[in-house]
Amino acid sequence: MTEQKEGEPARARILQAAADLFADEGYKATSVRRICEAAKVNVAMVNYYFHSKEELHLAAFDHARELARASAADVAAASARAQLPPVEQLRLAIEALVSDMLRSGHASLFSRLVARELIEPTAAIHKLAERNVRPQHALFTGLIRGVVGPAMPDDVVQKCVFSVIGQAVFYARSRIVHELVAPELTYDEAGIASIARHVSQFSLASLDGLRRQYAAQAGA
Amino acid sequence: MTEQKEGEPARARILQAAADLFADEGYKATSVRRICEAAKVNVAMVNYYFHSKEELHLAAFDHARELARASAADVAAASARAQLPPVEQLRLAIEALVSDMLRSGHASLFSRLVARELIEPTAAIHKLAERNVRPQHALFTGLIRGVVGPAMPDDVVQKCVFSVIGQAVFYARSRIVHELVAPELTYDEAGIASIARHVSQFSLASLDGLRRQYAAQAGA
DNA sequence: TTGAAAATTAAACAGCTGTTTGATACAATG
DNA sequence: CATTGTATCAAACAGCTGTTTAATTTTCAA
Repeated sequence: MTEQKEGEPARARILQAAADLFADEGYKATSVRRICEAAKVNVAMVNYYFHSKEELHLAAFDHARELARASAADVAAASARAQLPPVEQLRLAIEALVSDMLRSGHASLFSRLVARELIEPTAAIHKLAERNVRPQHALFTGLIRGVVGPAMPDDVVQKCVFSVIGQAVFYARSRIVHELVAPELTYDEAGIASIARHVSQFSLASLDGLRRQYAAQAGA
Repeated sequence: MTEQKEGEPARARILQAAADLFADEGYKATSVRRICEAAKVNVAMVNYYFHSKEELHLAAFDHARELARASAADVAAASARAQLPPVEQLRLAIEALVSDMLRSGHASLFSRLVARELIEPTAAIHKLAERNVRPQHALFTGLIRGVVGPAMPDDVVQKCVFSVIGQAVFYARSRIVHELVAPELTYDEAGIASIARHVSQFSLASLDGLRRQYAAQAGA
């Protein structure tokens, strides 16, 4: 679990170890010494390269974001998505969100850091909110509006966005409890796909029903 | 925010301050000294009465559970519920769950402690899982099964339970983010009621749609 | 090869953590 | 009154926290 490399330069190893540990254990629970141990580096190096633990935290977000961008089939996928009907666009977006948050590779490090920050916010949340959470939120707001039609009030759409993201974050952050209460839920690649499919089906079924309710209500 | 009383005996003040702080800040982030400061008590008293911080944590759960039980219209409400159709029973259960987790009084202290523990588990999770989470989970499993009918497989019902609880926990634990991204969401009594109603509507709309899907699928 | 800059180190800093100690005050019981 | 057990206290414990210092090694261009 604890990373340890030698080939990369020290700064990069610190960044990687920090991002991994922040995602797995949280910001406060991860000590600078623990990070340096994993990165095989002296304790003073964190402050030498990053001035403080807090700035390292911010840098770890940037690092993880870069890892995600590097492994992204985003551009191609996004343009292909634009051709699909709204429901399918939303389905893909939800399944991507959920499986990204539940996966464990480096490509999804950023999603896991964000999931943690949403629930256990640190000083980093403000930069993160502007730069990532708000755009992500806007994306889902648009997609959901496209599915439910014009009759649903804006504040209800807002709450639906949180209902979708809330499921994703909860599944991402409550594994231990799931394993205690429902051990049949696995978190291997197949289990993750199954959960992602469920969240999209659950959410789309809801939005379809709500669309009908508001349309009927508007027609009356 | 920080509690301070003089009338009650020391042990009770510690218990109350600890439960409040654990719910608001988390177990690890709350220091014994901070608790004693709030309870107006010497630092040594925690170990005198509770042997360790960890045992105080467990005792705080029991204390909060007792507070919840004390202010419960449960018995009367539960027997009244049994007469209602399954959908209405579930709606009431969801709205009770959500508004309890979002409220801030002492009666809902236990719900807030549980919400935190679900996402940021400590050593207390194991006792809590057996004693509270599992029964709560079983309750919702039964209610949801009653709404979706017999055609939906058990593992899907399980996931629906988590989808409902996940929304509640997310709304309870991500206020800060909501305020940054959607400031129009308030957390006063009216706002809480509005969120609770939304979660129940969103979930019931979904379950109704899924029930239809699985029924049609079984009939084919 | 020399010299200046960058990288890395062991050691220590002050401050916080949970916990323990030993002394002191208090209550009630014999 | 004396005594016994409980309650409270200030003080200190060892261990961890993020951070800094000052000395050392490494790197690399002049």
